[in-house]
Amino acid sequence: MDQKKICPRFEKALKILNHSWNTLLIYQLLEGPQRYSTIKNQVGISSRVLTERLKELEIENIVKRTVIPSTPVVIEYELTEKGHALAPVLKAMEQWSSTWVNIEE
Amino acid sequence: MDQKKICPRFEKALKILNHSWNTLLIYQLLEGPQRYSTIKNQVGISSRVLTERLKELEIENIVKRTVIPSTPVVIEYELTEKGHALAPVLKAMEQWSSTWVNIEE
DNA sequence: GTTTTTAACTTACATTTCGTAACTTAGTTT
DNA sequence: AAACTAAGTTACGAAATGTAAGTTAAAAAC
Repeated sequence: MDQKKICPRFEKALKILNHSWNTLLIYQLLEGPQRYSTIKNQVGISSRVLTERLKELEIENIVKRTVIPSTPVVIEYELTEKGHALAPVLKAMEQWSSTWVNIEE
Repeated sequence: MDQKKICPRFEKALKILNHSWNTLLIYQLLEGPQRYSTIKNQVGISSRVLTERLKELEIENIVKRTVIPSTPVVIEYELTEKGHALAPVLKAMEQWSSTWVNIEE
């Protein structure tokens, strides 16, 4: 009577993509490799949550973290191939929003 | 120095689509019009949150709510044109998940 | 050689959101 | 009158989130 016939891969994808901030972070990283502080300022996320999400996206192999041993140390984040493969999803969202979303009331 | 140059329409779209459950609910409703209890059982969401999200999606004109005056009363939910227009987004996610997401570890 | 500066985090804590389970409502059937 | 049903609603504890201050390490400034 009650079935979840939804594909487990798709469910997992939704879990990652719908976790708050993740889609916006990926969108931001589509611009190219960026440092922690840049992402933070551009996206307007708190450092507590940013660190958490970047770690999650790294574990999911969507984002790659690189340490640049300057002083002070700088960390660069960039999309992996798996991450770049999300571009069509973001493009579809952009397309939808430009056609259907309006901000006025 | 710190700019949010992200398009407000796109930001709003993300806000709606990334709100937990919403994408899954829209995915479920792509199957066709459905009653409250069907959605609840298929998706595995609590009634408290389901009611909240359906109300949100109705306000955003993504979902339409119809009262069927049977006994007991039945409510049918279906996607609007704006809601159906999200199909490409969901398809892109499905495509990505089938290529890149694996469940094993 | 002590203080300051900087990037990338951590931590503590208050606020908000979420999940669970029980309850409500209003028209039937029993 | 009591029971049943669909679609919610309510109360409340648990989990996630935002805010702001603190930490670390090395090197540049004083």
